[in-house]
Amino acid sequence: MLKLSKLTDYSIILLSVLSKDNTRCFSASTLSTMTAIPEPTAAKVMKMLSSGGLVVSVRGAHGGYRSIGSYEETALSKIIDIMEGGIALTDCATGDDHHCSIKEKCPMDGCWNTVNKALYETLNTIKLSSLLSKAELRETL
Amino acid sequence: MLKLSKLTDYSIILLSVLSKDNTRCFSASTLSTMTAIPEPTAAKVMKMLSSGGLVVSVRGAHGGYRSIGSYEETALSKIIDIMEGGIALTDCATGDDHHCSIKEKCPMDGCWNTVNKALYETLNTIKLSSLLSKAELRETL
DNA sequence: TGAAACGGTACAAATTTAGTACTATATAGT
DNA sequence: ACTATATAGTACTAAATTTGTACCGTTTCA
Repeated sequence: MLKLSKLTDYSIILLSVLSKDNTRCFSASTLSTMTAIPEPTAAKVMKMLSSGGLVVSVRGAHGGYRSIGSYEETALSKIIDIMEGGIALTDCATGDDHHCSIKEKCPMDGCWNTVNKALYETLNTIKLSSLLSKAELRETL
Repeated sequence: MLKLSKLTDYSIILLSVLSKDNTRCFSASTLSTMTAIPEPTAAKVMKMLSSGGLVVSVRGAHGGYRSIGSYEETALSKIIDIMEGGIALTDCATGDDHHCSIKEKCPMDGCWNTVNKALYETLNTIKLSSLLSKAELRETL
């Protein structure tokens, strides 16, 4: 179906919450309550976003996650990288196709990379901020 | 990982075989031998391509599958449609999100459609023939 | 020092995808 | 007409992936 994982979807929702107040620290459980995403799952997503550098984490009591500020420069491809480990339309495109059963006869060897690149560039032109702003718009309806 | 299903990958490989001789009819078992794709799977893929109109099927003895001719006008998005049922980055984007657990609070409602469209358009600009020609190039190496 | 909160890892459940099997129907050639 | 070949359709099984959960360790504030 060429779709994103749910976790990626969640990540955008969670980021949109953080974006409402760039200075505030939201704990995982708070975020869970606000978004209706189950707590352990929300925590998992935030961990990933944190290690990807899209949010700041604050440990200890009164800690949580904070927006890094603006997402004007953050492309959608960045999120795909963090949450899904990048784009690779076919297994071969990842480079670790050593176990591909039809490797010897496969006529496609490497051809998908062009497509990969094209999709990547498309996702590069879309900034996270534009998705988030739409999200906020909706909420005021 | 934002990747295609293997069946989609196979479909391109199989089409590249058909493209070598537009007039010849290839049976599923022949295609299986030529590509090293297991026969039942190859048959499945060809059925899908056939019902999608990307190949002509000939039933009965000496039957098989034949290329429809040129794929200059066939966009990659067409194959995605046939093999994966389209692009829908999130469940919500499909329209059948009636069972989405966080529907009430989801701030994203519909926002992914923009991204869907952008990716679709990218895939529209890439023609199947360009992938196939690269495939043939490889084989002569 | 204790409660709150993140970090990492590992595990269990659910879903999706891939692969197979079987029956029915159609066609070519004898 | 009969038989062999080959697709069409459907249903089912198995494998892989994704989701969701749990646990333990570390950090920090009060």
